[in-house]
Amino acid sequence: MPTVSIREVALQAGVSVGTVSNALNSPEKVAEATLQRVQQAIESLGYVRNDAARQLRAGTSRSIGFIVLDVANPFFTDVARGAQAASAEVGLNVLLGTSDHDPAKELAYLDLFEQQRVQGVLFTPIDTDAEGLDRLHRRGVPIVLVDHPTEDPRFCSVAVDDVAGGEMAVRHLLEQGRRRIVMLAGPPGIRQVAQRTEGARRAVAAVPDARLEVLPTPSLTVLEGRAAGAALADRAPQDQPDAVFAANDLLAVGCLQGLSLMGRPRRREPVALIGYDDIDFASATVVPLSSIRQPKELLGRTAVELLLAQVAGGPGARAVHHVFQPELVVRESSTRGV
Amino acid sequence: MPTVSIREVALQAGVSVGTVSNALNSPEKVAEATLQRVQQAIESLGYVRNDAARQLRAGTSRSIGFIVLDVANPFFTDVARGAQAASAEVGLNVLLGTSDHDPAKELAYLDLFEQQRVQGVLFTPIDTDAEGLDRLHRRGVPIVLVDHPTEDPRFCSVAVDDVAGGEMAVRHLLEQGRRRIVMLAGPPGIRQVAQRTEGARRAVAAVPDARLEVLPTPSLTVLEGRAAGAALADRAPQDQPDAVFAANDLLAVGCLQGLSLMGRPRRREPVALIGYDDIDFASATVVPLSSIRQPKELLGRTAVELLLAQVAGGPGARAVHHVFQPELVVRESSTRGV
DNA sequence: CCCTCTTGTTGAATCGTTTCACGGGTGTGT
DNA sequence: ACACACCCGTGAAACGATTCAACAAGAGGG
Repeated sequence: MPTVSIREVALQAGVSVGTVSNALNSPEKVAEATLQRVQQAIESLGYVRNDAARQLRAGTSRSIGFIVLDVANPFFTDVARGAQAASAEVGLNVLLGTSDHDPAKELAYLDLFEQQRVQGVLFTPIDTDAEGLDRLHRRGVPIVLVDHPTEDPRFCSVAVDDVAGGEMAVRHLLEQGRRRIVMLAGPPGIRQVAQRTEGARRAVAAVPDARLEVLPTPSLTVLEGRAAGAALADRAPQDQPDAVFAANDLLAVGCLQGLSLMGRPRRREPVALIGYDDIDFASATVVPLSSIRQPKELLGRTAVELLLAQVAGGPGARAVHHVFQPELVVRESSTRGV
Repeated sequence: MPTVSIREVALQAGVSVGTVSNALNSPEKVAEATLQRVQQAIESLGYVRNDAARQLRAGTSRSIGFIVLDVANPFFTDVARGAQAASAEVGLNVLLGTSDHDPAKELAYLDLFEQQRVQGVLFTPIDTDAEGLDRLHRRGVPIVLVDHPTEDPRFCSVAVDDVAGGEMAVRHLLEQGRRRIVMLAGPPGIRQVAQRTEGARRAVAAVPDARLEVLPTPSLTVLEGRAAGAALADRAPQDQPDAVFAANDLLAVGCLQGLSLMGRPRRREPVALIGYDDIDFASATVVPLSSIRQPKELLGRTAVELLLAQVAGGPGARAVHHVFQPELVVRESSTRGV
């Protein structure tokens, strides 16, 4: 209860405050005997460092901010986990905020982070031209854009090549001998979705007799996928696809359910199915789901590393843009079909 | 770049630092004209408050800490969301930490929170007798235990009645006419699981010809549930249960898959299935899953409210223990069966 | 004209830590 | 004995905001 500061510790140990501080921060500068007395005083008084005072003195905090689009999305949770692990290794901690696609919340978190004097900000922006981005940059706060490819020379960025991922997914379906492919594409406004679609188109263009039908859905949820799957299963036999590429795993899981629940009696052949993201649940579905894996934790790690490089390099450091390649994970849904 | 403090603002506006501070914190004490000059100076210099300095002066921060067992578990994510929302309403923000069932990480976060001088801590402890708990309490830090029922007069707590939930689930199965019930019980060491099992026993005891078989599983995951479901389906007909109560929804989802994937040919009647938690995914399975819903966000909200009451009431405040009642959610898995 | 009240503003003290220039010892080499 | 380097430890000056006693300037009442 009685607020115990470094001053009380010094008094108790019979040394000056400077020495206590040294004992804590550079023990090698303090004689062994003194060190022990200080340690003991700390123990007996139950002293706890005051972080606010350290920060005030240091001018900067020991944390970084991270704003994601949606904490409920397992993709972002995993990226955050990677960032958290990498930060912990160098003694930083991560303040996690979620914008929920709301520019106001995005700004509110940026404000908070500025007031906390974070070392830097990891940021999955809603729009590239967020006004908050400019502001932070003018103030010289290091920034790394996450899952947001850009050529902007002002910011570093880390992202995964979604065009390549889309192409990879559809090429795999084509290699299974499939030719009539449907893509469940989600909302066209989302950048990631648009790029995956573009990749799918490229893959199909390389095979003369292949056809791609792009089917937008209102959202990227299990329920939408299920409705879409049921609708596909309900089609006349000659209109049915022989393969489906879903823009993310939630859609794919739903589609799998829709196809097998309502469609079985009318279907003549199994449909090859592949999703995107390789969330944990993908391997646990009734028919294990093929998917495109993104290096989620690595993304978070790398983002932190780039941020630290910027902190170290000062404002003169060049922006680095890191694009990772996704990876095909083949399970039964695309080979045996569903 | 040039660090701009309240001092520069004062200079630019031609007033004293005290006045700038007043303009920010108690605008009503400052003349309109002065206010405007200060505002303008702030704008033109791009001044941002330094939170560390405020905290140092105030002696406490504007945040609370929250340690959960596992951020990857949707249950805790939802509780955290509720806490975050409630905190935001009173201008607090939540520092979220995850112990991952590791006492060392738990302690590390408690240390961090202490150094940050948080207003209080929401805490889902691994053990009740965590040493960190004692320490915090001795220092007078307000604490609310979350999802951890206790009679301990030192701490407030919020929880959901797991005995009632278990009883509710099994009573529902009995009301469907089922009599040979299996409980997939997860690891017996987990308190929540033990209490749900206890509830199940009570429900069965009330019906003379009903039988309960408790089947522990090594963990509460989809994969374990699947294995268990497959094993059940493989049993000889006379040994098969006519209903299954899974200790959480992940187990239930797996069990559903195990039963329908491998068991169909040998089974003579559908099995009624019910889970626990009512995670988002429950309504989206092939056969929609009946479950026991916990008021997750409300739990988080209430925890924050109790914490604030403690902060306001000082150390003399009495500990309050809040136990919520769970709610039965009936879907097809328990009526039509799987 | 004096006194009191109100309204705005000031300047200094304070929070707890880190840092750094300085100094008293002790030992070493010459 | 002298110079030199080390090793430990000291004490005061920041860091940036808040708070509070004190005060200046009018306004109004008597």
